[in-house]
Amino acid sequence: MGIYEELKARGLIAQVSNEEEIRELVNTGRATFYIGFDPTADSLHVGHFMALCLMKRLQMAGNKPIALIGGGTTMVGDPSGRSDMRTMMTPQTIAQNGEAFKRQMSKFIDFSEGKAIMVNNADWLLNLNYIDFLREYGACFSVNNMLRAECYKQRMEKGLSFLEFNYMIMQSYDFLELYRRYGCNLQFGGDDQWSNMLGGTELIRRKLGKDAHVMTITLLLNSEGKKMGKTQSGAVWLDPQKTTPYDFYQYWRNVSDSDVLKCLRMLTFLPLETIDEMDKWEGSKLNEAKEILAFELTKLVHSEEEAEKARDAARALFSNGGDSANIPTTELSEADMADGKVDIISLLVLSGLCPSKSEAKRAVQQGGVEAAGERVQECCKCFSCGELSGEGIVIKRGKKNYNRVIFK
RNA sequence: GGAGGAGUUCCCGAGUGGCCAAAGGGGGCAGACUGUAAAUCUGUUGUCAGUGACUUCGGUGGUUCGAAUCCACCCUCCUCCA
Repeated sequence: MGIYEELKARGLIAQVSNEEEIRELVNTGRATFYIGFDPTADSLHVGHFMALCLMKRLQMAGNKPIALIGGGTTMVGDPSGRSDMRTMMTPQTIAQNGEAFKRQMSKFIDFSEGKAIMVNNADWLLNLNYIDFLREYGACFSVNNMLRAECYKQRMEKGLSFLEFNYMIMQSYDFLELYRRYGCNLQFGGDDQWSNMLGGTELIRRKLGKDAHVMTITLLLNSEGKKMGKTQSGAVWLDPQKTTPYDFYQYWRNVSDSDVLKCLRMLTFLPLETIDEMDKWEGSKLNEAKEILAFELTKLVHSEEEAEKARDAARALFSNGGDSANIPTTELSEADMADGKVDIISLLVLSGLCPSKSEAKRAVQQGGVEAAGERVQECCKCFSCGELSGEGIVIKRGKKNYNRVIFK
């Protein structure tokens, strides 16, 4: 089985511009391909992770990846599939985010000895001359065609600014530039990028008379059709400062039954045969598959050590096994105490289990709080320094939010 | 440039001088049921020193005992005309 067939079997391929050509290119390791990442935040998230995995799989099959940081395109902002305009970001923020992206990517992809290239489109986009550019490339685009693009559908109702409308042209120009510089003949991206990517192949054909191809990655949707990797409080980040390895692990440990196998196929590097075997599991046995999914992903994104810690903590909390040493912990100091003690409401807020005192009170009143294994009945329940020293106590809010508080 | 319409809490959306921390729905949170799943039912859902106070209905000023609601100016968006 070639790499193309494997990608297909994993359900990663959404659309391709020319299946035969692409299969041939990637299976023989002759593709030089690029994926663009717009640094719109200070960390990569799960969606980026999928793209990086794809990059890695293709790299292992002998193809040459180019990771493109969108330092230039982010100045414009991609309107594809969005219902609102993005807030404009300052050049400084974009540059900082770009640096953060670079650091994170280097952990996944081997950029040594020319095995992969990292570039920033700010290098060629920021200094373009408006009139020159319009005459040279603007003439190649049909506004009529662009307006028909699926990705603008939502915006045709709510309004699309000229700034954003140019995004497709910027991305198309990127592809052309990479073709010229590195012979890049293939582009991958999220399925929402389809129109933007096709713009590039069209431009390359017009300017160079050459064929280039594009392939989109299936968006990771859950069984309800919502994008995965999002929580109430935002994205699931790859940066351990923004999403702790424990929380990251828990996110995947908690996916619904109907999504486990899909996630295993699309996100992990486990052999397909192993995954097919798990596909036969049913009922509570599926829980094991979820643990495997969570462990594998935490290992890939953070490290084997972090994955083990997260798994141990989860087992300790949920099934009375494992090592309780790695439970998320909050350390309290003298400043957090009043008269040598703290009340449960403050503890819930200090530990981050509740965002405000009001919510903490509500949680207690609704019977949703346990401390040291006992349900807390009173909002005024207090704990002394003595009780919180040493091992500390484990506080639980709701069914699965735990935090250990220790007085030091 | 002209004419009309809109901006409300996490989201959608009602409210057009006091009964408004603001209907209803979605989402979230908690409880029951479970497998750390889904579905279902119940409760809850601005903040804080909590029978009270404070902040919130695009922004800034004003009228009024009292403003999401009235007035002025400004900003943003939509529709039609040019």
